[in-house]
Amino acid sequence: MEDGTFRSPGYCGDTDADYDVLQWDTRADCEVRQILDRIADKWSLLVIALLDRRSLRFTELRRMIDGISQRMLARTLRHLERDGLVSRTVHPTVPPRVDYELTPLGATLHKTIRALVTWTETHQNEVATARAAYDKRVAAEQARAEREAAERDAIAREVLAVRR
Amino acid sequence: MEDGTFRSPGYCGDTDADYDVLQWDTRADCEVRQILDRIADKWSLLVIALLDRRSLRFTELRRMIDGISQRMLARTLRHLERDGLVSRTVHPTVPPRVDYELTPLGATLHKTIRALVTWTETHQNEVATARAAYDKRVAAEQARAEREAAERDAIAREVLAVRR
DNA sequence: CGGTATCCCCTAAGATACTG
DNA sequence: CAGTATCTTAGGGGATACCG
Repeated sequence: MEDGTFRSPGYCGDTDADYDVLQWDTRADCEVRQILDRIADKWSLLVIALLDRRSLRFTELRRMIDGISQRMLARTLRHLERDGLVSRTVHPTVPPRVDYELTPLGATLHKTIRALVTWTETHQNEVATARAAYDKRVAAEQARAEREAAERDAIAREVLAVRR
Repeated sequence: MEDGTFRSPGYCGDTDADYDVLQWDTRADCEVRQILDRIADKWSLLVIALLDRRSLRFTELRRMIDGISQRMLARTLRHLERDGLVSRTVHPTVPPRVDYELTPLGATLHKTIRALVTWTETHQNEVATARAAYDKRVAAEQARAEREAAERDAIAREVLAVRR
């Protein structure tokens, strides 16, 4: 079975007087955090996005999602089903046929996810630029540090040569 | 240094004719996916959320986020800085003081993130209910399977007893 | 076809210790 | 205080094999 998501279930409503009134519950076992971790994982987003268009069979999903293993697809679908985001329908035909589709709840989530993806698409250039700038800064700094180290080294050698 | 984010950088714009026109690029190395993976990770969301209120020092963040290690906070902040979402200001005092704050870009992201968190908060009960129902279904099914197995076992023993 | 079970590897992340 | 460097371990995830 591999387990589900059971750590310490409660422990989420009590305010420890130390955390003050933050808008978010930053504690590790908070339920919101758990849900967030689930939907933010590598494959779930893709699956939800694909199912938004129409219901799909296991193998269809498998073929559409590049790089996913059978195991991970099964796991992901099981999780989404458990969370009530995806429904699973078995057609008792032969060969068997299983359809997955978004539940109404899943559909509402998809809207929100779209917003995130849209943000990413809209700002990917800015992010790319920022990354390039950062990498350049770091590289420059490293080069400078190395040059200075070399200089100090040279001076030290000089001093030692004179002393001897 | 621990590496950055460099797998196969390109390989994102070419349509392989096999994937058809999906609204999303489902391929693993797509830039959008990389950004998504980054911002959707466990700690980034929390950091962004906390910084939205005001700029914070390293240790403040460390204390506010339950369960984060020094290493992960440093890494997360480095990533966010690289992506241009957070800015880092060093005050050359002693003891040193470093402030982190959201950049304008980071602030726009926060709005989107809020939507996601709001969704989670709004629907956490539905998810919890779905989970409970699912677990119950699974448990019931397992119990039934075990009972049937026991029955078959009993019948088999009976048959064997008669034969002997 | 649509899975589950098993093995196994490798990396992400925690703990610890040290530095400017 | 604000980090990096190093070591170690859990578990995420791939490959394979087998069942209904």
